[in-house]
Amino acid sequence: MKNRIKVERAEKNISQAELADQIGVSRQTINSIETGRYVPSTVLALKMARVFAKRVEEIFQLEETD
Amino acid sequence: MKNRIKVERAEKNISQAELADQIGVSRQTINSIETGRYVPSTVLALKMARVFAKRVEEIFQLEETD
DNA sequence: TCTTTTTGTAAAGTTTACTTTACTTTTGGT
DNA sequence: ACCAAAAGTAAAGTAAACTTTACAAAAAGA
Repeated sequence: MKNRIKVERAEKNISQAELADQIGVSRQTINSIETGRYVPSTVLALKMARVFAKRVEEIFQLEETD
Repeated sequence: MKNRIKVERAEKNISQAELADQIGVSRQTINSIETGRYVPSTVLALKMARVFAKRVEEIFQLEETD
């Protein structure tokens, strides 16, 4: 699964730590998701979408391998 | 987190087993998600959205407690 | 009513998400 | 060049997702 978290953060100009804070997870969790080290739960995906005011599908996209 | 999987299945007239098959998980996984026993991964949420041709947010909704 | 399909659950096991702590590297500002 | 903030990553532990097997209850169809 691909994600556009880095881009969305850049547009909003917030750090991984700030995003983590707004969503209620650790900074490492954000980093790990952003760098594709693991797949977040749907609750996290919905919270991110809410923070960025975008649809989940705009932030996370399936790949062939999924 | 709430979900409308049961309703979407009803509209498409497919069983839990058929949905599980289309998404590539076990029937118990679908049942457990549908009955709120656990939160699916974002990959699963995206696949369900694809099967139902709806947005993730139309199928899964955050609650206060999330 | 009888039979089949569907749904609900449970237990045990494996994998993966997520946490905390901690350290290194990179980036940006002055 | 120096300093501070941000990002990357790793290790160890806990929690939760997901699997398989299995069985019971409910719903649906004949």
